[in-house]
Amino acid sequence: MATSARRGPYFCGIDAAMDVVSGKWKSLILWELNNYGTRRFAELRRGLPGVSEKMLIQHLREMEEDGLVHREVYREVPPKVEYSLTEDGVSLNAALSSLGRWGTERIKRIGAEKVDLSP
Amino acid sequence: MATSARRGPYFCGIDAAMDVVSGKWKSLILWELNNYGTRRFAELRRGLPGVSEKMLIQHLREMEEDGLVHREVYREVPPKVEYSLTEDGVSLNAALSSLGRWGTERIKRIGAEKVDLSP
DNA sequence: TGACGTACTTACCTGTGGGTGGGTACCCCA
DNA sequence: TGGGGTACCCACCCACAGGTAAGTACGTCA
Repeated sequence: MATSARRGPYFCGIDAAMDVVSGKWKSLILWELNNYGTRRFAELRRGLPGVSEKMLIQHLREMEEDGLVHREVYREVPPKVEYSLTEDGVSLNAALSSLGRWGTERIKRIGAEKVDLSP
Repeated sequence: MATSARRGPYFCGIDAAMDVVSGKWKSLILWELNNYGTRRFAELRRGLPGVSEKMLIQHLREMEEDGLVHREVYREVPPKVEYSLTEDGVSLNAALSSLGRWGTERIKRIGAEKVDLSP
């Protein structure tokens, strides 16, 4: 596989969690799926400005393998695929919320720019 | 600088937090410093089996720049440098705890190996 | 006298995360 | 009739994260 060799031996829980979340867009995908409940591929692509199709697919595949997202394929033409969070995905998102709050505080502290994400 | 161009525009809080934590050993350093309160360079190196000196220094420097760790240099020979967490570092660690719990659960679920970390 | 420890620095090298861009099979709409 | 949309796959490429190894200035211990 060209993707990741992960799931290696971990030092601690944070290590294991980071392994699953690390990836430029993974936390954003998590957030997006948590917000909308279920999203089609193209909706995700449009919701994550700047993401390349390749990376979006690769990340979604890895997150599916990791049991975080569910992939529902409708055998239609044109193709239709719906992504949603699994139970583990939802709980991971919940576990990330405190980190998100810390980050938001940090953005205020250092006065960093924020990307505009309006649907 | 050969290090990082980070602090870029962020999509959300998680993005900003991940920016600061991403790095193979950073969460471990955080955990180690939180556990021991204050540690010398060589103590950290020994506490993180497998870390290279270069990466440990680079990570510590970045975390210092990011205001997470404090670096206290004692003008002695042989040299003595003590690292500890700042207020922000402590709060980041607290924000990571729920993620750590999720990861520990995940390790149990998938039955991953854990590295033995005994002092 | 020399091996070891302290806290680094510097140079060099490699693996891979991620980007670009093209192709596909099919359908709808103008 | 052809341009656009769907959800991908594939080949190629590059920057950079991270590893390896050597060197440094000084002190202690055997």
